Amino acid sequence: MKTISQARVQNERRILKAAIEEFEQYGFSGSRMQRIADRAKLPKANIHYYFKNKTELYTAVLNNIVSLWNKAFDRISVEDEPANALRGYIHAKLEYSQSNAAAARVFTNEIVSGAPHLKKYLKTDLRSWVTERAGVIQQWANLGKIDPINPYHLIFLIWGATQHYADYHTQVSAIMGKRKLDKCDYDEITNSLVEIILKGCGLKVR
Amino acid sequence: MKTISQARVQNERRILKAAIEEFEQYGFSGSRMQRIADRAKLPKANIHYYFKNKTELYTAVLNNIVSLWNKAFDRISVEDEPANALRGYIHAKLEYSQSNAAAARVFTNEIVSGAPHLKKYLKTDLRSWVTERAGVIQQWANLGKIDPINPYHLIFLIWGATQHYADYHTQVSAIMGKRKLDKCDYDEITNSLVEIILKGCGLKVR
DNA sequence: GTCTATAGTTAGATAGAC
DNA sequence: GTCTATCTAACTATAGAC
Repeated sequence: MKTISQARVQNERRILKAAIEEFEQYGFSGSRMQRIADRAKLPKANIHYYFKNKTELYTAVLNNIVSLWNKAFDRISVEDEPANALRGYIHAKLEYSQSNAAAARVFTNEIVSGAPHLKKYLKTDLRSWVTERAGVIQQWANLGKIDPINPYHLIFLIWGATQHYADYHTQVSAIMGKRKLDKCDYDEITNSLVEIILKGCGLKVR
Repeated sequence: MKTISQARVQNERRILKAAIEEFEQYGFSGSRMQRIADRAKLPKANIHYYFKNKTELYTAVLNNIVSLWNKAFDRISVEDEPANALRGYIHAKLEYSQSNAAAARVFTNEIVSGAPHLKKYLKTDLRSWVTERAGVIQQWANLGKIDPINPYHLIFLIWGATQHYADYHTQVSAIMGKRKLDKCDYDEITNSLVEIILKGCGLKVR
């Protein structure tokens, strides 16, 4: 027998999952509450029962994505050797792009649209996060452990390169002549990116 | 005195410019013909006079972007030295991301949404283009002119890294603490990317 | 908590005067 | 080629029975 709050948690989760798919495909303004309801196999009125309106549902989805992202990357250690740290980070980012591709695309959609719902997060939490990591890379450079590159653009390079496989998955698959990329492809991608980026920073690849 | 066809050309151009801004911000389904009309400072009915419906207008915008892209990158020479060719390509791509940022974001929006209007282009024209370039990079590797990296993922790395500055402009600016990136920033970005990627392929940076 | 019915609004598109 | 008025369809959101 299900308690009421179990039903609530379960339904909210189902709605969020359906909403991610809808927002991924159509963006915020293009998404339809009716289609979200259909995807979640619930009457439209129930969506409004759990989430007051479209904006609140979208905000919940974004918060979900951001907290997922934080959980995945806040543990990146700053005391590691540069080569290990960067290799681990590229690996984790690609893993994330693969297993959370839909969420990653919702995030991109929001940023491409000018980040109307995330401006504050970008300017506060995310900015501190990057500034901190950039400081560590700068210290590595000062100690001669890595070539003197601009730490911010190294981070953006890793983000751009890894996020590309989530955002541009359709294009990448079309070019590679596959329906979708498999485990094997992602291993090849990881190796390629790790090799070029580490070597590009003056680090030994292995 | 304006001839009829001058008015036609001029209005079509104004509508396309307005449409790019609208599609950039809201995606296809989220865009509103009324807002496009407002941006172009024309009555909504006129938009429908020049473009039969929303889909036709969107398709015109995408064709515009694709032909712009082809014009900018089809001249990339295959006989160049690897270092010169890659440097030139990274440079051109970043230049494009900077001066055609809105168009680049419309394209990304379309791909992120699953490329419903561009699947055919991706599987035919773009695929051939990439296959051809990948072949050249492979030949470079066979001749020992460049380290043996996967040519496809090198191309995707360059695309991802350069496109990031158009698509994620809002996020990059927020992190850098600026309202927008200037000429100086783009020079720094070009240098950073060229250095890491060339070195990463075993090439001399200069 | 669930769901049907519907209110209220706004969208894409067009008819027809100028 | 321009523009007002308007049609039909689709949307968000809610009221109220169960």
